Amino acid sequence: MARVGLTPERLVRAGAELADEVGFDEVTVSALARRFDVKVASLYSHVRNSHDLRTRIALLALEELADRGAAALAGRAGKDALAAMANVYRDYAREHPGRATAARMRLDPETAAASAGVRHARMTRAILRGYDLEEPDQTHAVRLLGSFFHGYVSLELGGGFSHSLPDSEETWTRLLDALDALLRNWPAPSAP
Amino acid sequence: MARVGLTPERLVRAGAELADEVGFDEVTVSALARRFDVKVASLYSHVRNSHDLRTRIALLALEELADRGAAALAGRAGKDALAAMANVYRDYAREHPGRATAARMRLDPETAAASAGVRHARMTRAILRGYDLEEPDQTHAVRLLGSFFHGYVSLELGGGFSHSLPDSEETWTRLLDALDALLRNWPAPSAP
DNA sequence: CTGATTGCCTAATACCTTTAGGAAACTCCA
DNA sequence: TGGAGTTTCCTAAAGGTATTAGGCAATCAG
Repeated sequence: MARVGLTPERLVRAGAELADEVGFDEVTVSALARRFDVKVASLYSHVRNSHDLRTRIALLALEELADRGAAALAGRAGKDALAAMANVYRDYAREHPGRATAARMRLDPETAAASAGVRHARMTRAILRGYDLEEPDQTHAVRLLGSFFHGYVSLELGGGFSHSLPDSEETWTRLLDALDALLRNWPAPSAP
Repeated sequence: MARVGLTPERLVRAGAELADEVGFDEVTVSALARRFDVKVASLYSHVRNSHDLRTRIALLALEELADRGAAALAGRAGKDALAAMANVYRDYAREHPGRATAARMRLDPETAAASAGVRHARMTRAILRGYDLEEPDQTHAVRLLGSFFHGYVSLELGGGFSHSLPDSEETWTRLLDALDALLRNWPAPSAP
């Protein structure tokens, strides 16, 4: 009955790797147990249940993403910062598709509030300091960027842009140009 | 052994309703069988398997969405058309959250090519005729709008905007203003 | 009315999830 | 160093979902 040395951390890390290999949807307690060559029930001492496992993988991904974002943002401002952050999201999704999917998992409000998601929001606001936006426009812009990054990465990962021209690379740089331009020339509300 | 009158269409329609009630992830062959008060195996004459069922629900949602879009776009142009289409997506997601999630399901390329997804792309291009965009910028813009709608609806449905001010309604109208302004003043590529 | 077809059923297999309780492997202190 | 206590992993078991094979009854065509 040799002990393998399971810990929640090791399980979550292995679960994240599994997600990148076979897709987040295929991450299952059973598959994880197989990976450690251990019986399924053994995992339940370290992880509450399947949902808990998946949530923890999501939290890990959000942390990693926030760390990369913080590093990328250091010393940058304006469009430089915008592009750096955007590329962090996109590159992470390409390197770690399973984790990236996990990061988009819906979290219940308390979990979300305690997650690295709040760092993400802070970083986005930091980027927007390079543009001239008062509240509530700054919040609108945060939501715009969040929606766009989320959506673009989802669609690209799902293959939405892969079988048509121009290639996704070009669209990406041009859309960052466009968002930068929009943030610099944020429009006043239209007449109601 | 009374016959219930199952057909693929009825199953898919009931599956869509089930998705709206309990979430697309909870749509399962078993749950659907329960809903018809029929044994699980009976569904397999009408639907290939679970994945097939879910795919068909996604296709139904894409159709419905395209129909609504076509109706909303009739007789509109420019920002009017943009806002109409955008609201179709958002309203549909609020009325039919399960279907809307289904519509964002990843489809394999052949299925996607045969789906109403192509109508969506055509409609988006039709909207962009109200703006002055040449290729490849038009394609970039299609992808921008697709990403934004997809992302915003996901985040809003996931409760991302619900516990903070300003409320999502205001952000939505302001972001449509912003996208309209961006499309009218599409920037030239930045210096490489 | 009868023969063919179709529709739903029983039965069986194979996963995955989760809980309860047991035994071996560590830990740590006397 | 030698237990006592805790921790870690295991066996066992129950319940849910997915899927296939094969059967009988309801329906339909002629």
